[in-house]
Amino acid sequence: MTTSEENYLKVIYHLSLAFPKGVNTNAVAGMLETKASSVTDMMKKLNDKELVNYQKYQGVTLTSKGLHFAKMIVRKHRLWEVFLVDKLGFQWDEVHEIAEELEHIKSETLIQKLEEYLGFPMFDPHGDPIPSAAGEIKKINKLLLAEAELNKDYQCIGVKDSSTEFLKYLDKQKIALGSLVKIIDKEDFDDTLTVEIDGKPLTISNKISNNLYVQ
Amino acid sequence: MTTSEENYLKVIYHLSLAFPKGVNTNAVAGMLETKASSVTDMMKKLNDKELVNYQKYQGVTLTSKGLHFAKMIVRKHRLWEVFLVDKLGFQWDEVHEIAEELEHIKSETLIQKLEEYLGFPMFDPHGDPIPSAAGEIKKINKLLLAEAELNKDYQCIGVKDSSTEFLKYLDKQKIALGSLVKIIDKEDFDDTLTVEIDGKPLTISNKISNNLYVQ
DNA sequence: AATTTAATTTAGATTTTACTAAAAATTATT
DNA sequence: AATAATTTTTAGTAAAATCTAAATTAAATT
Repeated sequence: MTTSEENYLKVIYHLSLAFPKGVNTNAVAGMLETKASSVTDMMKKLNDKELVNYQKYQGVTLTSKGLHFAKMIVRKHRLWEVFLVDKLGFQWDEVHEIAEELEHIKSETLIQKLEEYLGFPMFDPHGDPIPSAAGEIKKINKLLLAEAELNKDYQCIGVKDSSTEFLKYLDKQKIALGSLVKIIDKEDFDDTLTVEIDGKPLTISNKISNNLYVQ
Repeated sequence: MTTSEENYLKVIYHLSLAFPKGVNTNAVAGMLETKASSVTDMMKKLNDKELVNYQKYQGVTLTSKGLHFAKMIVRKHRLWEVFLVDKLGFQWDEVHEIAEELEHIKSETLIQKLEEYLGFPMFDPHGDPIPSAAGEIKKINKLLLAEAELNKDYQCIGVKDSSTEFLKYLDKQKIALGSLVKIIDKEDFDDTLTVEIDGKPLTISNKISNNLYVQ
């Protein structure tokens, strides 16, 4: 399997979570920063390889084979992210691009040994679950801070948006995975929240609360 | 720079050590398991990019720019090999292929942090020197066991042939980097050596003694 | 329901890398 | 030095991935 094919599978996998009935050509093109016509070409190829179900104009879904490969790519990506942060000391906003390359290294043994070396982590530095070698993904109850209740104790467990900008904002506000959060007040007009993060008060916009997962 | 370009530079670098006046098209083709005509094409391209000096029928040498890039690829390859052996527990005969992929990962910062994490190693698991970020390569006095003197104490410091077969032979005979060697006797007819490895007697062929570096 | 708009696909071209087969240049041999 | 053998290059082709522009299909709007 080529790097390009792997990238298509990965993107279809991620989009499938939001659009399980079928992923649009344009959506794939947007994620890969390529053109719709290129996507069509690749869908034919992946269909012939029985990695996706594709019919003209009908969108695309992963076959069970394609789903498994996609999960293995996500698994590799997230394990490498753990390595980069836990072992090499990268910040959580610096690892995505490097992991985009590392995820295409082929050796199975490498990933097994890496996973063991990292102590079989369940989540990556952004709180996303790491698929097992068999493709199992730990499901956890998470909700967006925007949908959490007032005056109840929560813990930050992940981010929805993992852009550098958002992650750096969280760093600045000393919000990390594991931080304790309690909503003190909610402004009805614009959903701005007054929260306590590890005991300290903070005002955060709706855009923030909609990108932070708590439990 | 593409992976293919990097592989050509690396091969030219390695061949240059034996043929400093210019590397043959066929030699490059042999190392890369490609055809001479493909090499010619790439040489034109690398020449245009000022990474090699290439003139028809004249062989090829690296420019200072090309030499630097080549050293950086070798540096990455060898650092990753150290990682695979020291941290992930691979055997020294298992790491070459994986490092062939890892050496093409782009991030400068990654290599800096990896080097630091590994404790700034000077040599890879086969005893080959790791170029510094500036391209400096530690020169050491090494000689082939085949050329060593009788009844003198030496230490294994590297291998010339790092094929799986040879490395597995060394493992079987409990010969590792650091092992102490003394030549007890030399058979004039076929250059077979009787040696002591870490105190234990062993008979080794000329083929072995010509692939083991000592100091 | 017809028409406009948007999404998707097709057709044809481009880039990169590498191939085969033939031609040209170099090196080795008589 | 002429010829043979080898090496290298050229010319033309191929596969993978992408693109542009045009054509087609589907969806949205009047």
